[in-house]
Amino acid sequence: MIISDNLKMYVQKLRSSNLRPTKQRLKICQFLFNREKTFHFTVEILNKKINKNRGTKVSLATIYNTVEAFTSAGYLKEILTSKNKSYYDTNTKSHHHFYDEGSKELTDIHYSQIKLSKVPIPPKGKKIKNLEVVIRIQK
Amino acid sequence: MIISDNLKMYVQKLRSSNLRPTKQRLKICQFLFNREKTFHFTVEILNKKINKNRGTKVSLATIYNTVEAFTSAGYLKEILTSKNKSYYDTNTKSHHHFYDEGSKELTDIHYSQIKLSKVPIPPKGKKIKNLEVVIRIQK
DNA sequence: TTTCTAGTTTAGAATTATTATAAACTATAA
DNA sequence: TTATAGTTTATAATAATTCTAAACTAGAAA
Repeated sequence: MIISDNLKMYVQKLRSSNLRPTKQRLKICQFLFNREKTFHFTVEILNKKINKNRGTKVSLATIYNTVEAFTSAGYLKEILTSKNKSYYDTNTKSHHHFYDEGSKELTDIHYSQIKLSKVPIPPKGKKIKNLEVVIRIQK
Repeated sequence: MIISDNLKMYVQKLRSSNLRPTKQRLKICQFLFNREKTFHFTVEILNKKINKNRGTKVSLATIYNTVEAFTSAGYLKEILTSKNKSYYDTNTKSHHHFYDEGSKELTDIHYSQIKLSKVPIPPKGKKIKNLEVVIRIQK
């Protein structure tokens, strides 16, 4: 069940992403944003989890569209990887990742855990939008 | 024409990647390593450039296999992106990138241009293999 | 409330990148 | 020179994503 306060929040997120609140999109919101902690996911995972149990079914196309809209609205962040699959993060704050080459898992690194003492000047006419560090780890 | 000194270097790279030197692989080497400057590429680009003009034709499968072997041997580096396509770099030294969100182009940042004053401790039992910074830029 | 329309959902087709397959070919050691 | 393990290739298979167009619906206007 969607509790009323969250519903408002979901509708606000959808509207500001230029999406009408529909039951499919609200179900996606519920799965993505009704949480204590942020998490990482792929569209494949989202599709499985959302359509696993009874209730509104949501098509793959709708999941792709909604995730894409949330990403460009800034409610989701795409994660940089070397895999041919898109990874997303519900943590949109500036932060970094460990990437385990063995298990292929991503773990968050809090922003404060990394400090840069020197950053290059961007090319002329360009501004820095964001800076991400990926630390590849292995056994 | 492959000049003799480079040929030796290519054969060495191939052998140490567990690949026999064949004319197809040598043609790939020539394109990748017969250069002043390092560069970024995708398999698609490699395929086009290599098969554009006369001479030995190389199949897509061979290109994929060779690039994969060079990558695990450490002669090429896979680049982290948010695209569903693999990007490679002939610069295998530790370095960083600007990623232009407009033009979707990658530019190298020399290692010395970024300095970290604080780096997190990796999870237990894991070692840091490498650390990459991607700076997203826009107009 | 009803109606209208622009926006939405969906199944399935199309596209794109990559990996697998298996038959014909070749480097190279003996 | 020959045998064979490795290689190449066209093509098929797979996987992720995007496209399409017909059926459906939110919500503004009457």
